[in-house]
Amino acid sequence: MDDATRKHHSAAAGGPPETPAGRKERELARHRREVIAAAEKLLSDRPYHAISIQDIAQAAEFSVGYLYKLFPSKEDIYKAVILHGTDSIMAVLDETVRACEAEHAGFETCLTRVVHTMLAWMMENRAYIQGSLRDLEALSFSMGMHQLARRRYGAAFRRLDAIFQSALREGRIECESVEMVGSLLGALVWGLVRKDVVDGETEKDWTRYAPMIVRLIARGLAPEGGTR
Amino acid sequence: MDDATRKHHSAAAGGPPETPAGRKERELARHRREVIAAAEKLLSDRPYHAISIQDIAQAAEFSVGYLYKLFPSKEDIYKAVILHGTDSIMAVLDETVRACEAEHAGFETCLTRVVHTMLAWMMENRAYIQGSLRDLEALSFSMGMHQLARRRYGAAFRRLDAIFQSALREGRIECESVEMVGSLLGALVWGLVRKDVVDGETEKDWTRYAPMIVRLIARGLAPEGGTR
Amino acid sequence: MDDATRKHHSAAAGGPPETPAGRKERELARHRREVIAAAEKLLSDRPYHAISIQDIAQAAEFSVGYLYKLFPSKEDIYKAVILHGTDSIMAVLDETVRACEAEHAGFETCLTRVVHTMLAWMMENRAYIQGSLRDLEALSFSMGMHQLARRRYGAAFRRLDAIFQSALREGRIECESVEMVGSLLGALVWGLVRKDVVDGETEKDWTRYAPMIVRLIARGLAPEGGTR
Amino acid sequence: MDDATRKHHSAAAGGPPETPAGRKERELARHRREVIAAAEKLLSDRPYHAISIQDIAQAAEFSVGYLYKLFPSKEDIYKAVILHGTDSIMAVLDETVRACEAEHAGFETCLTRVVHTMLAWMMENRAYIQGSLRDLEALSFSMGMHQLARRRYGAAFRRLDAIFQSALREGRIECESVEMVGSLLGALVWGLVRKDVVDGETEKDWTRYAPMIVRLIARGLAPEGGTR
DNA sequence: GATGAATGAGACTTCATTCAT
DNA sequence: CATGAATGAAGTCTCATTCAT
Repeated sequence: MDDATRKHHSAAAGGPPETPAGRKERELARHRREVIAAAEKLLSDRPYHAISIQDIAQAAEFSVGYLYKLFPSKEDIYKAVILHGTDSIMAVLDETVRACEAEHAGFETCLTRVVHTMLAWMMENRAYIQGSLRDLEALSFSMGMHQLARRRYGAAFRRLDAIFQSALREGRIECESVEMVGSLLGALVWGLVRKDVVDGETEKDWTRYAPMIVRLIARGLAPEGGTR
Repeated sequence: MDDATRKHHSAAAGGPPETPAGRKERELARHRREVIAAAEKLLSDRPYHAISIQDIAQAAEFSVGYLYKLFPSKEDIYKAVILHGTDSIMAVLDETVRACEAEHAGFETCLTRVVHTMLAWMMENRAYIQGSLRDLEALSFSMGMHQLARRRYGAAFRRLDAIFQSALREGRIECESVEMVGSLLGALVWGLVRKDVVDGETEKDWTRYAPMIVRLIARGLAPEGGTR
Repeated sequence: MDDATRKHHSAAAGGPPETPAGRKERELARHRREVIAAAEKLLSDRPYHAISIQDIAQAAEFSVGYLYKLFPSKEDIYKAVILHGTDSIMAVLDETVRACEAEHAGFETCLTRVVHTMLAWMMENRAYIQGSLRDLEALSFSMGMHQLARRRYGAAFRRLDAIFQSALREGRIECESVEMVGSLLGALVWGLVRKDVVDGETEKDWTRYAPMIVRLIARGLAPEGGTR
Repeated sequence: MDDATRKHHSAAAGGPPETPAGRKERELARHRREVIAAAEKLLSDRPYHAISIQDIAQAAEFSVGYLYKLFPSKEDIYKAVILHGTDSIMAVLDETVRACEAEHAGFETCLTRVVHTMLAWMMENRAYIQGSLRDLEALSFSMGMHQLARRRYGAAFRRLDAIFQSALREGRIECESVEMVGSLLGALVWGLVRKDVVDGETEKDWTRYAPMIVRLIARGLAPEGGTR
């Protein structure tokens, strides 16, 4: 297990509260994580349908049969890959938001830190991002995971929205809805990263996009008469 | 084989859309369009790999064998779906840009019209957009169509960039590169539409997003001290 | 038996070649010959199952539909190819045998001329021979054409056997049966040619094998104490 | 893929037959042999292209999928059938030749034993012979197996040729080349058997042909003035 | 008459899944 | 507990054959 993967894992540990009780359960959970890591890695090389259960088994160094003890189906393995990824990013995002809240940081500071956190996570998880562009997004859609995500990360999203809400209340920005601010943020972050991946620019430092994104949101949504 | 390949070429991987001369060729082209329409429609219902050639044949009301006279492979059918979509949006987009050029319209006017055109096209092609979200994007990636797109629409993109270029020169906006302006525009348009599709909001009037997108670009990229 | 079948019958499975009466019939017969020639040629390049009706149609410069007016099926085309080949060799063979008979030529002379005739024909019909090695033999077997051949060429074979018969009667050779002499002859001719084709030696002068073949038969079958 | 290819290699296109070490490997090898036997049997009933993978699977009492674990393709199954047959006959032939060498047997004795061995093997492998006549020969040709055969059995052929060579040196026979003696032998053996199979005479004792074949070679190639 | 667009049965092959060991 | 041999449904693609023009 390489460095990046381990980081990835520790990040995911802060997700939804599943603390496996027994020894067996812990073992199973560890094996599941290994399978997920292998499956994710394979996905950055070739599309979902070119990856067979046999491939995943081989990459994870388990037998095919055991994979079916760990997951009910191939689809579920990739559901788990997706959840692993989204859990991970939501965890770091939520951590950042909580820190901002605790420090009573100003709107632009919060925004900057949030955007920076997202971009940094994406850089550390290029395999996931690449796979995401290739397939995970579509799979996510097919598997109805967006609904699941809303339930699963509702609290985190609400905390993020609270930041936007107070910026709206303070008249720093104006926008038809809080959700829209989040959407714009997501659109910009994902859109810029997406372009680089599509262009094969895999070495760029995506965090450099943070100031521009913040500027677009902060000044683009600033009320007509200026912030002052 | 050579012959077959040549025939397919124009439809599947071809250059700018040609107007076929002969009667036969026109029939063939019409049938290809029918298949493309059927395939696109199916894709808004279920993912690429859940759609079989039989399904497409049935939907298009042709036999399986004939589909293979129209297209060399299943992959090529979806390549054609993608090209049909991108050709279509690029055509209307280019038309808008040319009109703006001809009228020497100002930067914000251009921007507004461009964004509006894109959103309007997306509304009129919801099936395509839905399929795109589901799979076309990933397919596009897998099939290496982004490179093709750059060649195919290079001229149109350059014309669009020229608008941003002159805005940069006039000091109305500042940005590290012209391409970045285009990327931001694309990210915002696509990101907002994407959210609605994911949320199942298929009835919304997406053109209502135009002013906000324009504002984000125009004011978000406006030079520090204002335009004056 | 419907009309179409009757028409085909004479060409595909028929008895001795008839001289078609009407203009139409003559035209059809000519077209059939053209198709046969094209099909035979294709067979020297690739195996039967890699040759499609479309290929034959293109090579013969007819439409697919018309091929089905000339022959009831693909199989029948190749039946006709086989019969064309066997008719041709049997014709020259029979001519040689008749000439020998007429001239009251001696056994070895007859043998030499017969063997020479066969080898010469094979050289002139290398495409057929190559196709034969590749597929025609197997097709012939599958289509039960050996029985047909026996009926079709019975008379010619009997004339050839008469030569061997008289050699047996004269005590020049001894053999359990006349047919065996023919079989040995066929085995040697076909076996030597076959080896060269398999070895890719397509330029050799096969008629050079004639003396050796004759010697094997004449001396190999000569009675123990010599002919005297 | 690499792994699968390697596994298949030994069975389908491999060098001299190996004795697999592990239990698994032995099982696999046994299953391959069963498939080969089933495929060979089917081929004596109907031609190659009328035999589907499903048919072979059913006859061998395996699933279709498992056949593809045993062999990479249908073609490879029949390559294996051919190699199985040729390996088998070459093995008994080589054994006979070695015995003759060891005993310093005379030319005619050697010849007789070699011919007898070939004919006896053919009687014991009628299904193979029938299939061979029907298709294997043509397949062999299409698959370029004659080249392979030359490499694979080169040593055995050289040992056989050595017998002919010494007969030539001793002046017992004269012939333009050693290979030609082998070709004549092959032509006679194969030609006579072929005739019986074509005629449907499947019950005949082919070994009865041995003396005649030997006589044709020995006396037909004997030098002009006699051996003394 | 002659064409070739259109058909659809069937071939080969893959791979998610199961279950005896 | 863990394995991987074995399964067979389903996918893509081909091509002999037909029939409206």
